[in-house]
Amino acid sequence: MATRRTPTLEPESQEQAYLQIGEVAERTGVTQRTLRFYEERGLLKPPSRLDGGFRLYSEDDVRRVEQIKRLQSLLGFTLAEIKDMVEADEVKMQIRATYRKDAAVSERRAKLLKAKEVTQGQVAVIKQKLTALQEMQGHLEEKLAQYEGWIEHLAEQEPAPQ
Amino acid sequence: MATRRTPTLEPESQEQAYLQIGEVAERTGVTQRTLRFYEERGLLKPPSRLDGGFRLYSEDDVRRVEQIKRLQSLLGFTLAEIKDMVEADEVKMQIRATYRKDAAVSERRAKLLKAKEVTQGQVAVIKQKLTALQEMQGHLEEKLAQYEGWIEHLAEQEPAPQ
DNA sequence: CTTAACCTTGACGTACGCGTTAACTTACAG
DNA sequence: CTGTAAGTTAACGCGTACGTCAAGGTTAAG
Repeated sequence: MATRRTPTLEPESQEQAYLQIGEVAERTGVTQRTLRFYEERGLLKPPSRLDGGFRLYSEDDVRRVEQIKRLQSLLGFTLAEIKDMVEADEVKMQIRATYRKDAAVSERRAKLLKAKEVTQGQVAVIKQKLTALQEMQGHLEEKLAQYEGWIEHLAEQEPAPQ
Repeated sequence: MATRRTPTLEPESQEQAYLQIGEVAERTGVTQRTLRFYEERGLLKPPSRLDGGFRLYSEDDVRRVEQIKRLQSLLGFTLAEIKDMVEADEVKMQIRATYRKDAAVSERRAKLLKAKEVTQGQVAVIKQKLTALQEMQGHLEEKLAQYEGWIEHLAEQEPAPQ
């Protein structure tokens, strides 16, 4: 028997805990196919590879997958929309990385402004959904109160239903 | 020229303002194909028809279409999920209609309890999405604050960016 | 009765988001 | 070195949510 489940490249010194695609799939609840598909569509950056070609994902990648799932299932965004959002996140990471470097001030400023703009757009979208959801919640809870009233009313009319 | 745009069966006494499919499509922003498709899938009850076979929609139907659109675009529900929700609404309507009738008390009670249950389920789903959205909003606004801080910092460092 | 606008039911096409083989390679325990 | 679990690419398939003709019937105005 040849059981292998340890994440290959298991360093004694904890440089980075790299995960193969199966582990990532298990932890995130998506299939391997989905992970490769997201990579195809540009939602996940091409991960590093083992010499043989096996994909090696970082913890950041895992977090991104979870973020994608949230955006998709909870908020109903399409993969195209999600791609825009994660690309915005990429820009942010780049800004953080190059912030102290010798880039022109105007360039850094422009990037920051763009990141801010993108984020504001995201916030706007979310706020729209929030208000719509709250409105719906209000309506539903009104109805719930009605039902409860009616049920009580029935209970009074006929106290012993069987 | 034969221009027709008035909703056929235009009664002087306002019994009901029935609309043909084109009007409904225009008012709701969905296509006629979509309306027929929703009917196929059970999201819209088969509307009444003109003698020639033309569909005649009520204002209630229009409201339902708008509800469907909200559930779909804002909350990302699938048509199957939406069907469950509108079926729950149907149950509610039926309850209202038969509430004063001579149905057995236990039956009415059961229907009310079911309606309450369904509605509670809907509220639960919405609450989940609400909290997820609020969390995301929090994260994004944190980031926004950071960006703004950085931008200010840049402005101080080099006051005249030209 | 003619005509234009509007409608009807198929039926096929399409974009998205993966699922599912198939055929093959790689990694590691024994 | 070998067997097996895990991974790889390529390609076709499928359900959802409609779009898009096609071919024809209906309505109302002139």
